[in-house]
Amino acid sequence: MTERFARRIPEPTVVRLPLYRRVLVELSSRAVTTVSSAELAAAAGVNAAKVRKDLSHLGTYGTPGTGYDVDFLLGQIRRELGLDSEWRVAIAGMGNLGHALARSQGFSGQGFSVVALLDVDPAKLGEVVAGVQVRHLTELPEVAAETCPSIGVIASPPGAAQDVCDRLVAVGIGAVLNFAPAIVTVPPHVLLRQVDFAVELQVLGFYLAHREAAEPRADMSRPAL
Amino acid sequence: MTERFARRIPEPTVVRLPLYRRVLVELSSRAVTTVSSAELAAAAGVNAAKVRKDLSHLGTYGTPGTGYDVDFLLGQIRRELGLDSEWRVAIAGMGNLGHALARSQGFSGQGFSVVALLDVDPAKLGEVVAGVQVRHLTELPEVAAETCPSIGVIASPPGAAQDVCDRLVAVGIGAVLNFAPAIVTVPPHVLLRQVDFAVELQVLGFYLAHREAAEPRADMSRPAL
DNA sequence: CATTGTGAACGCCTTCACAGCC
DNA sequence: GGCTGTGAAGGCGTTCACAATG
Repeated sequence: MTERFARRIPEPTVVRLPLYRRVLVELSSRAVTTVSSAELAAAAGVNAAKVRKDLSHLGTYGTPGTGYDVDFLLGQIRRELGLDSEWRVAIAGMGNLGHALARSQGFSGQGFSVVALLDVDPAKLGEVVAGVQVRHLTELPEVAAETCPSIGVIASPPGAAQDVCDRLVAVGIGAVLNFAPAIVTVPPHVLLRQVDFAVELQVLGFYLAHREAAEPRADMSRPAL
Repeated sequence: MTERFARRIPEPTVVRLPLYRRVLVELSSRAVTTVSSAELAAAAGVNAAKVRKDLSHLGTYGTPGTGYDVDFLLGQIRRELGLDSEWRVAIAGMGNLGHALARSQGFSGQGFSVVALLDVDPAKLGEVVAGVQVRHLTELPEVAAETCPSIGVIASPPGAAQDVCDRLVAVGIGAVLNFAPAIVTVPPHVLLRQVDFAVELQVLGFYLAHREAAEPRADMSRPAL
């Protein structure tokens, strides 16, 4: 029980915390005060043992015989996820995906705020989306100096992804979320996460093609979610 | 070596196959005829041992001392992913995200084709995106009868996600890809995969908040991708 | 008495390391 | 000599099952 070092939380657990958080927000809004691991598990689509083990990584917040206090647990998860501070997000690439992300409620509020939008298409420059004006990608140094984003989102065409990524890294971004169907690389100190629609579709294609051969479990959500 | 039963391929391997495929397509277009596991690994952002183990699940396709034949391997992966047949995709929800998906090259060609677009907004009905007309969600039974989609994509607001999902399942869809930030459930015989932007962002927030405490590896791509 | 927290068992993927082959 | 394929070892998350607890 050496708690001297910050307890490491397994990545699969980290990925499930936002799910629990969403369920708890919903419960809280319905004025539910208590949840058991079984209820939380059902709502989040996982099993109860996993919920308990996951939450035990955060601390001892449950009450035997009763369950977890919804609001208290919500606060702990929010704190653990670093959602007390507001992370500033810059989105590069304002095609349909960029627009969708900029307007997504997950990107504004809830601990995140979109502070910069970039593109290279003259037709899009100046447009205001979600209260933020689209600026030219080459102006990124100035835009970054003004808005200090800590997370950069790549929503550009695949061919431009690495260039966009390099520019984001150059202005000191700490984390990159890449939606372009291309593998981008970052220096070791920069966090990177990739989301690839085409991959998801191909994974479904694989299991569809093989489904009668050897029935996989129906729910194979989140290899990374 | 009982090969009587279709060799099961681990899900993490299935998720990486589309990555290898993308690299091979690129190599093939540059007329490269051979790759070693080390080269493929570098381009896909994984390590060489993993590449070899992954590919060994498909068969014995490499040549010691030389590597893998690019075009042959590409064909094998394509076949394994079920991309010989064209999977028909229906997209429900034609907001910015739906548009982005409909136009995405990953959703047209490459073994997939968008055959149906659904929405409930009168302003969007009739619009043609990527050569397909947007129809009302309530017409799904007729649309499905005409186009026989086997994959349904949910790009609707979260509140409508389960209803949309139920409608897709009701018309016999075999797999669902959910982009709405909501947990949807499907019958056991239907495949389900979830992609959640908000979760990805929150995971980055977690590691940003903890990064100096206990440096995680920089590349934490694809928990589920 | 319902429910948590957690050691222990389990299963599975990853990584290693090297024999075998071109 | 270079590189693949793969048993074996290792690491890690999941699941089990139950003692502890309000």
